[in-house]
Amino acid sequence: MNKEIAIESKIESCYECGSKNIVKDYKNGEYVCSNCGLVLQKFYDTGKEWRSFSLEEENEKARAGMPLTYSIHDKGLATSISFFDEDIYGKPLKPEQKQTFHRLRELQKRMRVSEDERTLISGLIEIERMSEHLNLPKNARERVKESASIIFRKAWKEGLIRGRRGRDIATASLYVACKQFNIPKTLDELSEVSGLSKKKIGKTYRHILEELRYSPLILPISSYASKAINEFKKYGKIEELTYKILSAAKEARLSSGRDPVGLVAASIYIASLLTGEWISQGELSKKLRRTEVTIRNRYKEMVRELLFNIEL
DNA sequence: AAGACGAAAGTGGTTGA
DNA sequence: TCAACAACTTTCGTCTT
Repeated sequence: MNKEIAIESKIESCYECGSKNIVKDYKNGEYVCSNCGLVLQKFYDTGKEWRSFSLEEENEKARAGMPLTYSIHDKGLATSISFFDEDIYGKPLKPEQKQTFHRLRELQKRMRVSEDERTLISGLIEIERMSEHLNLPKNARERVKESASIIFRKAWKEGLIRGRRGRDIATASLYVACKQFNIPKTLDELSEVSGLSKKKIGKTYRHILEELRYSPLILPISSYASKAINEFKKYGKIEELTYKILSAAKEARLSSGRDPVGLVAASIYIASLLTGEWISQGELSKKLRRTEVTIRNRYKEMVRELLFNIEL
């Protein structure tokens, strides 16, 4: 599975800016300049299964020394002054705070940093802020953040931000990064931490995928399932059954084109009926943010098509 | 009263002429 | 660019426990 190999040759410094800080971006199989974000070389082909790396594998690689410096734009010189009038929770600042921040920002502007670089800096700061409030699993948070930062740098490098707000790109970068690590964050959740509409994030996300030539990022349905099961804190038999039902549904081709969360909700519902640890449609609907109607539709399909194939 | 059911109308995204 | 379409949502009346 580890396709890192062969074509590697030594790259001493970035062709563009001369920086010697060349790092491996494992998610995309590229050597990237950590200073300017230029992609220098691929080290394995990006086709097919690269996305299916498990979290465990990622852990292995991380321990092998993935640098943790992407999110700092320039050796820690960046001040943490957001370019938006908000506090770390994305709430608007009070007027007097606004003034203070305005003064600080003026100071920051006077440092010899180009307009372009400021966009980069504020984007990275935004990513930092948002990742802290996204409730990412502890063991993956840093790496998601790094990954998002890399994506943002690339987008910045390729001029994707022109004509767009930096924050749109920053948020979408985070979204991509979550998917790369198989962490099923919804547009709703991204919307909450960024204050942007789901529509905007989704659009920018698609734009990034296209422009940066990422393969479509489809998470395994089990990621959604484990997230949902955690919400209900129901483990053991019901959990096991849920997975069985889901894989049977997939087998029976009941899942294509369907919202994965709806499928998961229906599976949990059936599992809850079968195990006696009953969960109501209403509760599922509320916690998983799908309507009861959708849950019912999925559940009826499943009962009709495949329930009898599931061993209990 | 709470949960489940399903019809009907509405929404936002995709596809294909 | 527009119409048809699939998936999903909202709303609401009805039935069951």
